[in-house]
Amino acid sequence: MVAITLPDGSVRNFDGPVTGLALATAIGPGLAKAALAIKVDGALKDLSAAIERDAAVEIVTTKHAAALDLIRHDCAHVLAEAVQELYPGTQITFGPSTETGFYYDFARNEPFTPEDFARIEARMREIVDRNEAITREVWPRARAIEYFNSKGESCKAEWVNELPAGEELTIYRQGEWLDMCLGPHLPSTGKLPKAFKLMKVAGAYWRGDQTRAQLQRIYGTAWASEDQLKTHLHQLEEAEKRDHRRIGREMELFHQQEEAVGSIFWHPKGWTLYRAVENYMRARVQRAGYVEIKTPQLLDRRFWEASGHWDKYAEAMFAVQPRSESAKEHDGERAYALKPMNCPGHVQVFLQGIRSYRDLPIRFAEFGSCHRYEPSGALHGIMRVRAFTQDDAHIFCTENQITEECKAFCALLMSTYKAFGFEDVRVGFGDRPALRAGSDAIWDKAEAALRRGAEAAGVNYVLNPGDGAFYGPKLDFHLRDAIGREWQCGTLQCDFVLPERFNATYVGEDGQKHRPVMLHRAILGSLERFIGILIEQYAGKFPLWLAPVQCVVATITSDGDAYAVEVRDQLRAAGLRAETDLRNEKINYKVREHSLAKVPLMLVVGRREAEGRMVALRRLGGQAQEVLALDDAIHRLVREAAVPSH
RNA sequence: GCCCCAAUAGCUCAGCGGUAGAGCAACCGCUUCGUAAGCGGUAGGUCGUUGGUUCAAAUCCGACUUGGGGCACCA
Repeated sequence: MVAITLPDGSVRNFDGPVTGLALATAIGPGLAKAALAIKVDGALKDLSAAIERDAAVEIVTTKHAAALDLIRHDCAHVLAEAVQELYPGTQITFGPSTETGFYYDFARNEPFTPEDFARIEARMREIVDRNEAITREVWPRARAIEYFNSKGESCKAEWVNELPAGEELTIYRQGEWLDMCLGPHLPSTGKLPKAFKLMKVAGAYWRGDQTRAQLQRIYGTAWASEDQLKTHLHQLEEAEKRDHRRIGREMELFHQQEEAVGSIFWHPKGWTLYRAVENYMRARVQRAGYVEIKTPQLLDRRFWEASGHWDKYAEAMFAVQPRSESAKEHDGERAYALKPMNCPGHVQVFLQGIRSYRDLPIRFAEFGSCHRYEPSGALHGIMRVRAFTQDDAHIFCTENQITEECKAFCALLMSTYKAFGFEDVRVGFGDRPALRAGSDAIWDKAEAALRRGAEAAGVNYVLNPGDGAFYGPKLDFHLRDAIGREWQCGTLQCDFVLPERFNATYVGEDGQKHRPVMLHRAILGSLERFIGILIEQYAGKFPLWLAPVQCVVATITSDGDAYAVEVRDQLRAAGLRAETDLRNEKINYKVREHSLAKVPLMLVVGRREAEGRMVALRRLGGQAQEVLALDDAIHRLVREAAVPSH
């Protein structure tokens, strides 16, 4: 007897093992037709899988949460079958589902181009129409290797060879075609909704390893229905509209050009935004007991040799030499490097004079401008650049102070993110990696202290085993933005290697020299990148305190010019960023233009307002206008534009 | 760095072997107008750079540069 509990709580009894399909058929023919797979005690299985014991079973249809993943994985297989039919000699390798679709990596000498997509998609639809049965087989390893080798599928054969011994090797066959795969899959290709679309082709390394062959990856998106597909494509268009590069240009925030690859030309409005962010961080950090410093941009190469960066990050460092002949005579072959990070500089400041335990913790903050030669393929708008500024700080403290410092930092970070409109923060805890510096005793202490700090600050984290830096454990902070994307920004790292390397010490209560611990921490990460994230988060519609132009005073006719200028000047005197629009244009035109420019507030002044010393206030995105006295308006706007108080 | 794609007016794009085009923006007039585009006119380009093919190249081919999408990288 096998008793099967269905999601509604009802129980069905069978005389012996029963397949998913038989179960669905027993419940109803409609369900049997719609069934794609089953979930047995939470584990997804083929519809043909036999349920041998009492279990809780769900029938997965396109409505089920697990359906999309199945559909996408099947889509990858159908893509691979179509490609191998159309392009003989192409090797299959690996093709999983992704968050919005699937991809499949192929090995083939000739490139695939987007022009091939229509042809491949058409063949995929044909395969769906063929309604090929998808069946699962268990093969002995030798047979699989022989089979794949005979087909010229060397990647697959290599993979089979490396499967852990004892692991079952399953083959999924659909029609003439087959692939080694863990499954599960739909019962036949005909069950696959035709709501898929090939999106792009890209290079990808075999096994994700740069030193191995480069494969061609074809990406697609797949959904349970045409409507869902359409919605997804629409969302992609919407995401494109908030692209920081596009908004940066439209709002005249910044530009980039060929002669300064990886750097940013900040325009007046963009720099206003930048300073609003920087000044906010400056105030927060000051209030949290940090002292701000500034360390050199250019340091002797020997300094970086001593710190270990010269060797470890050789490819990523900019080396600089003076051009003048006399300098060469004087300095010889002396070379300098632009700093790629701030920590070694901060240690130098710590090293000046004798530090007492009474001085600790010392918190050095710096808006540190760093240069790194990022690989060309990594550059991306202002998100990934070669010249950037970190909201960096290093806390020198005793081991006993780690917990308290971690706690204070986490609290500072969380409240800062909140001020910028990010409520959803994911935290990762990276503990000791296999290759590491420092004794196990110190790691025990550092990990425990960091954990206690995070917990005391009320931070929930997921453990990423072995993900810590070689010099200490770390916390990573990921923000989720308005359209659900994640950005890693903040970090907190415990370091007991650098103080050692630079021989940093403090005098303890006992009169002896002790080694301080160094906490590396950043909240925004890179200012440039964070501003890019802010632009995309708000789609350019910044909260008032960040908006580059907060208000525009617009006239109805030129009679209002003098009053408009006065209003603007009063707004400015009250600390608001205000402009006038006195152009000979209709108010409709002005409203439209400043709305598109995402100015949060418009103060319209006509004859009536001028006479009564009033303004008509209109908010971005709103229809209503509010007419109020100028003084009242200024008071209110000043209050609204205040930077977040914590 | 690697693979694919792209580069035409300030922006968005058309033109795809035979004399460089549109809309918006800009500039100049007219219009003084009450909450998302008034009207008319003018100007604007070494078609990313550089080689080649051709009687003829924005258009076809190669190289380079930059950008985009991925992969790899991200102290």
